[in-house]
Amino acid sequence: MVYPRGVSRPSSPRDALVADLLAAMPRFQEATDAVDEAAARALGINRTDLRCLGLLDHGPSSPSALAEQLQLSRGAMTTVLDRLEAAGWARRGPDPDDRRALRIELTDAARTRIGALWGPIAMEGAGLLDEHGDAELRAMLRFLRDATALQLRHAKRIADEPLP
Amino acid sequence: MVYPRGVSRPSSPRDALVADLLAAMPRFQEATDAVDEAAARALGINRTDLRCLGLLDHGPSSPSALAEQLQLSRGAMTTVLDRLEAAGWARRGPDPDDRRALRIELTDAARTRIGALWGPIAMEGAGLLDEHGDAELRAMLRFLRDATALQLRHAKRIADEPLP
DNA sequence: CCGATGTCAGTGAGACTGAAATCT
DNA sequence: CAGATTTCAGTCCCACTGACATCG
Repeated sequence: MVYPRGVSRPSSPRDALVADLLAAMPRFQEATDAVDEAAARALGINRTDLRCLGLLDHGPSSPSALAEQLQLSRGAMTTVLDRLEAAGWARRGPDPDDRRALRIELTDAARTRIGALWGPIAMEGAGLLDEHGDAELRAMLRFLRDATALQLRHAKRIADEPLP
Repeated sequence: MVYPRGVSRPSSPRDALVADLLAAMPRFQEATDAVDEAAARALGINRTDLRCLGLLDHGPSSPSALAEQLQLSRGAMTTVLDRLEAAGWARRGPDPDDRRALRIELTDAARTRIGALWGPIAMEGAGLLDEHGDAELRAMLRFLRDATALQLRHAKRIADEPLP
């Protein structure tokens, strides 16, 4: 992300607070990225494969559905699943309702490993939220949702822009 | 990122609020990612090159410094700069203090284009923050920083874990 | 001479496209 | 037979490694 400068110089305490917040957000994203990078290394897989595991952690799926969610072609999806299956993190099984399709699911080993990696983070993260009152959490939620909508709207604006 | 399920079922209103917040954070990250993806397409470059533009937007730099910040090899950095220079978004210039080194900077065209892409987002984003009081912003800042430290600590824990 | 900076050549991983096989 | 799902073969983009020239 490109962070425009000079939108508001921190001339007041309020502006300084806003500036700190704007600086803290990319740091947070980098920290999230660092966890993912470390986890991918620990599992011996690449980031795309890790994102696939993240989706499968919500429940079994099909190669087509996974490819769409990961923004991958079906050909690329096949190789992702080849790698995950060879490493023992995912399993291809028959779809009970459609004999053309497959049912992809995590192995027990993957579930155990994922729990060991992210479980402690989730536990401590819940502790951090406990330090805040309901009103503060609601404020965070409102801002997050508003900012999400804002960015999606502008992503569409940029995507619809004619290329120069 | 993999989001562990079942850490706490939303049995109370408080738990539901926490669950909403935990769900909103990855959505926000996806939205940020969508903006970056759209911007990269609009500029006709890849995501790595875009991150390089983001760094250069803070001011001129050198290939070595950029490579370190982007976690790239110097060889890869050369090709990134080749692409950005060919596209007219960045310029190689001599470093006035060191004749081995280069001074990389954005072109005026890049500055204009970046302003047109991110300027409106920054303006509206500032408006969103204006809707919140200082206490709320401080609460967000504290949570962001605590959560960042938490993730960096666990990233290190995972990285230091012996590989099975 | 040693260390640092940037570039070039060759290699490998990963994603894409398009054709083929299987099944509804 | 038309359409959907998955796989395979070939190609391309991008990052890495290692060697080299230049300079402090």
